[in-house]
Parts: sequence; C-alpha cells; structure tokens
Amino acid sequence: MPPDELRGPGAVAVDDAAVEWLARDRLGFEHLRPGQLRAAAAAAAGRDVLAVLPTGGGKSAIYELAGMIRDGPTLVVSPLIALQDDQVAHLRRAGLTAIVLNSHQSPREHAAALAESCGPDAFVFCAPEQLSNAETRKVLQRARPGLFAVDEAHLISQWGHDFRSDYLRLGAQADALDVPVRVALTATASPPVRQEICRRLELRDPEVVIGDFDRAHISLAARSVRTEDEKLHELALTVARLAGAGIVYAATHASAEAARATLAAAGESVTLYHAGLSSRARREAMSTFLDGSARIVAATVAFGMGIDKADVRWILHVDPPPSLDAYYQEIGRAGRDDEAASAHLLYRPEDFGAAVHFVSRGVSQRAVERVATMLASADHVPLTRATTAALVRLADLGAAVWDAEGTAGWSGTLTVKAAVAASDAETRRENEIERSRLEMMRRYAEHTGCRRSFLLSYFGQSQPGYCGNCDNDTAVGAVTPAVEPFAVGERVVSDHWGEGTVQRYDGDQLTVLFDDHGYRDLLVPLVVERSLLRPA
DNA sequence: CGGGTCACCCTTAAGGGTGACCCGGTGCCTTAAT
Repeated sequence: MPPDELRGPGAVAVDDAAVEWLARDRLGFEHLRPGQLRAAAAAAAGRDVLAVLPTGGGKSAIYELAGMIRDGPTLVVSPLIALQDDQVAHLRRAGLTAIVLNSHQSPREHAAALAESCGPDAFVFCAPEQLSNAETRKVLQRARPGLFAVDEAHLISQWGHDFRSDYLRLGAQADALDVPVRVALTATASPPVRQEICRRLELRDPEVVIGDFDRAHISLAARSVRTEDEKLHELALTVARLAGAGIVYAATHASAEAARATLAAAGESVTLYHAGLSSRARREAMSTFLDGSARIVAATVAFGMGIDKADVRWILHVDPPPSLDAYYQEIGRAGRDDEAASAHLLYRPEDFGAAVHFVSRGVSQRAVERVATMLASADHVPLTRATTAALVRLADLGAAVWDAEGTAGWSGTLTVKAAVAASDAETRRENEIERSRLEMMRRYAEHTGCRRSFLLSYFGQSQPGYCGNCDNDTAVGAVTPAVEPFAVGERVVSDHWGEGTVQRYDGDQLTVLFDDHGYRDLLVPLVVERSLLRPA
C-alpha cells in the first residue's frame, strides 16, 4: 500500500501492515519490534505516545514512521547538535527532507532552514532552546506541524530542573505550536520519571510502550574499597583482567584524570574525555576510542549520548552516579552488539555523601522571589536562563499562568509570600526524593542478593530473583520472604508517608516509592504487626 | 558531603597542625571582540 493512501486528517485507523510496509520499503527496517510498531501506529493514528525502549535501536523509527504518515512537518526535539546531524543523515539516506535548526548556522542559513522546515513532509530537528525564540516559533506554527517528538525524554526530569530549564517548557511549547500529537522517547525511565515526562509534556491518555529492561548478557558487579588509593589500585587490577574496549566513568574531571593516569601508568592505551577539554581534544579522544587506537576512555557524564560503538565490552564506574537511572543508562553503552559484556562499580562508602551535591535540585529561592515580585506588580519578566526555572516553578504552584505567547502572568491566587513559601516546600520535597534515589544507588552497591533483580525491579519489571550473571549470584541464592502483604505494583497508604507504590521485596524488607517522600524501606514484620500500610 | 587549598598558628624557626572557605557535571544560546 502506497503511503499516500494513509494520509489525511481522518486517518484514525492505521493499519499495522501499512506501517510495516513503510518501515521496510522506505526506511529499510527489515523487522519492527512489536513495541516499535505499536508506538508508531498509535502516533500515526493521532494518539500521544510514551515509549521506553531500553534494548535495540530503532526508537527513531517511531517518529520517522508516524511523521511520514501524519500531515504536516514533524518536529523532533533532540538534546545535542552532534546527535541531530546523525538523525538528519538517517532520514536523508531514505530520501526524506530533514533539516536542523541550531546556533551553529549563520543567520542566513538559519533563515533558509526555517523556510524549508515549513514543507509538509519535512522533519525538523532542534534543541528545546530553539523553541524559546518567538520568531522561530511563529514560523513553525504557521507550518502546522503534525507531530511533536521529544527524543531522550528522560532529560526533562534529569536536566530540566537545574541545568537546561527549557526542557521543562516543552509541554507549553507544544501547546503554543498547536501540534496535535506528542511522542516521548527514551531508553531509560523508572516509573516516577515516566510520570514526570507525561506530566511535563501534558500527554493525553498516551499509549505507553515499555520494553524489556533486562540486558542479560551484561554481567553486574560492585565492590567497596576503603581509600582512593585502594580504588585506583583495584581499577588497574580489574581493567587488566578485562578484554576489549571499555569506558571508565568518574564523577569529576579530577577523578577522570586520576583514572586515566593510573591506567596509563599500568601500560594501557587510554584517552580522556570531559567537558573541561578543548573541543579539539574532545574530538580526538572520541575518534581514538571509536577507531580502537585507544582501548579505554576515562570520562565524565559528558561522554555518552550518541556514542556509536557497538563493541564496548565493559563499563567501570570509579564513582557512583546519583541514581540507578543514570547508572543503568551508562552501563547500557556496553554490549550493544549483544555479545557478552560487563559492568563494574568501585565505591567508597563516603562517595555517596559527596554525590549529594549532584542531586540537590536548585530552583534558586532568590530567583523565585524576585520573579514572583515582578509578576505580581505586572512587570514584564524576560525569559532568560535565570528566570525560566523560576517561572516554571511558579506556574507549577498555580501562582503564575502561561499565555498563548509563551510568556507568564501572575494568577493572583497566591500572595508573593505564600508562593515563595510553597516553592521552598516543593524544593525540599524534590530534594528528599532525589536523596532517596541516591539512596537506592547505594543500596544497589551494597546489595548482597541478585543485582539484576534489584535493578529490574527498580524499573518496575518483575524479577526472576536469580540471574546467575552477577557477582552475588555465584555465592548465594535469593531468600523469598515468607509473607508478602502487598503485591508489587500495588498502591498503598501509610499514615506517616502518605500514598505510594510497592516496588519490591528483599528478604524481610519492603521498598515503597512514596509520591511525596521517595523510596522508603520498611520491615515486613513491622508492616504486618503494626498495620503500617493499607491498600490505597 | 568530602576534598583540596591557603592563611595562620605554634615553635628546639622548619614544618606540621588547624580551621575557614570554596568547589564539584552535563550544553544549548547570544553577543562581543578579534
């Protein structure tokens, strides 16, 4: 069936076979996975979609297929300019119109690209910041886009709050552009992150597609050391035993450099990558790792997204990331070729204390107060880096409202003082939740049972309890608790913590994710004896 | 939260101890100066 017959605003029913035909004939995908097909068909039929697909590539197939079928241009929000170039190349190879909008273009190039983006079949890639430009938004709105896709959508939660706050405004931007269908795509999102994506993008009754999180061919191990010296010693010993290409992840520039120096002294070919290096040094580090002339790269989180190397054999962390979401994402860069790979974590107990710095979320209270005062006295508040996060916070609290122009006004439902107090409470709530996420990372590190089952249950996937491919499973089997008073996934209420969802059992411990307080561990015997929880 | 740095303290006057202070990760974009 030719694609043209699929078109039209009334295309509510979209035939799976037609989507598969497009995938094979136009894009060269021999087989679509069931999740990809379901997500693409739903978006093509006009439904919002959240797709969390950890394994295999092909998330791009979802917006590519839906975009081809839907009327009007497709807008794809993509975090890094370096990624956009690859995404465009894929579509152009398929003979489709794909363009980018970014600051690397001269004003003339930008204007030309913007004009071209109005074509009904165009795929337009840009970072969220581009949409904050009113002129750009106006042109795109006139082009009547048919699909708004957000790639790497977990960044809404990961970056929006304190780093690139334009990520928090994507829902409002999609409103302003009047795009009928929204698609959020990511490889990694635990249940609370999924919720935040849906809320921030204002997805309406989305089709939610969750893939299989298990990557059974990646072995898991963690080891505690007492000092930094011991850690570096252990690093050299471990790496000497590991074959093939690997990434050493560190939390800071200094820690990455120390890892590089240790491995170099041990005779390894190792390069260094972090955002403190010149762009030339970064390019060289990247290419020596990709072409294999350096076996190892020691890096911070700057090294990651869009790394196209299928045969990374191992990932070794010398510092714990601030959450299991981040950890899972980073170890997922190993074994893309589905051959055996391994993930190793080296940590000192006090590393988790230092990591608190990376999780405290910061909408500055001072900025909130300043912006609230300006709004309340009807002053114009420019949308800058400093004000955006504060405006989003005030809008979240109901103290401010966005208008159609994408600017904010004072709602009058709260006083400035009340809004500032509410914002302060919200910051404390967020920080409590972030700390509990870090606490789950620590629990993973110190876990004595099956690490895979711990990791999988964190992502809401039922666990076998024993994987046989993690360090702990070689010694002991999992102990099933005699009593499980609530099912995993069940909603419960506690007088102390409010409502939450049961996450997992581990021996006689029960982990609940409370909506307002994050992850909490409870002892099953106490829960039973004192009726600490009841069904919600 | 924890580490590194630095001023300042003591004193078998050269070097070690102490406490205050600061810093730590991701990348868009714009604009000004070469």
